[in-house]
Amino acid sequence: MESVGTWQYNTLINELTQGMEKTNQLRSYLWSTSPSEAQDFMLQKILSSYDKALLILKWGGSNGAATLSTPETSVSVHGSLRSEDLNKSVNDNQDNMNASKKRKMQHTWTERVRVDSENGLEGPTDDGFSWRKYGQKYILGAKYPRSYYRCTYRHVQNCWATKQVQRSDDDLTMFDITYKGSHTCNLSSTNTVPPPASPEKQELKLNYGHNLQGQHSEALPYFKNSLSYSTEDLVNEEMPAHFSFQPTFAFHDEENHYFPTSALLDENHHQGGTISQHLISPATSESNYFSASTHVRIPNVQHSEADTADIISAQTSTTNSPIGGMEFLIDPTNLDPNFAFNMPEFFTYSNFEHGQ
DNA sequence: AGTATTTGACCTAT
DNA sequence: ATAGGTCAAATACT
Repeated sequence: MESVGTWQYNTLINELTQGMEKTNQLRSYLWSTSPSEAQDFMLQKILSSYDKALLILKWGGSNGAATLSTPETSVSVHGSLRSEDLNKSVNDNQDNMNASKKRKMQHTWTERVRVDSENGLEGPTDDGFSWRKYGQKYILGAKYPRSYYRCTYRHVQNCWATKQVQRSDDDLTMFDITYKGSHTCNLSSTNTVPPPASPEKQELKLNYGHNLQGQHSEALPYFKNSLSYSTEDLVNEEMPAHFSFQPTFAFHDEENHYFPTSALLDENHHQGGTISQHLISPATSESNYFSASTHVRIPNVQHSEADTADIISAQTSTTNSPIGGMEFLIDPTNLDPNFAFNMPEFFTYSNFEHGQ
């Protein structure tokens, strides 16, 4: 399985995956506005289609690359309602109404991502956002530490999106990435400003160590992302130079249980009204919007979180397909009249990070 | 020089 | 009290 067939196959998978991811991003973004059910439903349908297409491909298609995973995807719906906000809900679950969802229950979903060292798919998994790590911690039963990231532009743009990356205990190529909150920063930046490499990749390369919180008080050498492995506990030095991710989404329920999507697959078509919660991301109330006019590429905006090389690779990873990048420039003005875009200083990105 | 990451301390919710 | 999450000073990188 080398040759053309496989190549096409991979390309197809790649394209579909990208489409799915972008759709997910869009959906995620929508969450920060006030999506109508119809809108969300449509997106779910689209995602469902991608999902099925991928499934078909991977199951029936060339046996090559993607056999390991049974990757299905399905979309996450929802975060959770914040009790404070909307009326209580339409939940089917026995809502533990109590203080459980106090704080910031935001749109939360988990994306299971795997590193497939087999095929040569370029990692479609750059979520296109710029993340900054702010913590790492060993979690109770987990072998590997969980890493915490927040949007790089939290302060500049008041973007409160965060994500956690947790490597799977058993399958070293699997990562669970839990996103919380929708980006209020990126939309245009995703398309105009090259995003830095995704942290998952960093996780992959580093983080075999256990230099953490009291665990090993003796700090291991500082791992710099994407640079040298620091011997020691690198479990996996044969990780290929470039690997790829295959995302799998999962539904979340109130807590962090997500349902393997396989369980949901069949329901993807007839989920008429099952999904009905919506919430308005708190971030929305803040004052950040996107510039509608920033589709123009800004060549020399310098993101500090990624160097040029990273930028390029990140960028190509989304657009490198022969078919031509599916990366669509979302034109906010066409999305929804309700969107408010406006943020002149978007152009002047640079790092404003110190002040905290 | 300015930033990003590391990592122990601190905080918050169970 | 404890686990998970976050902060922030120290450190590393560019």
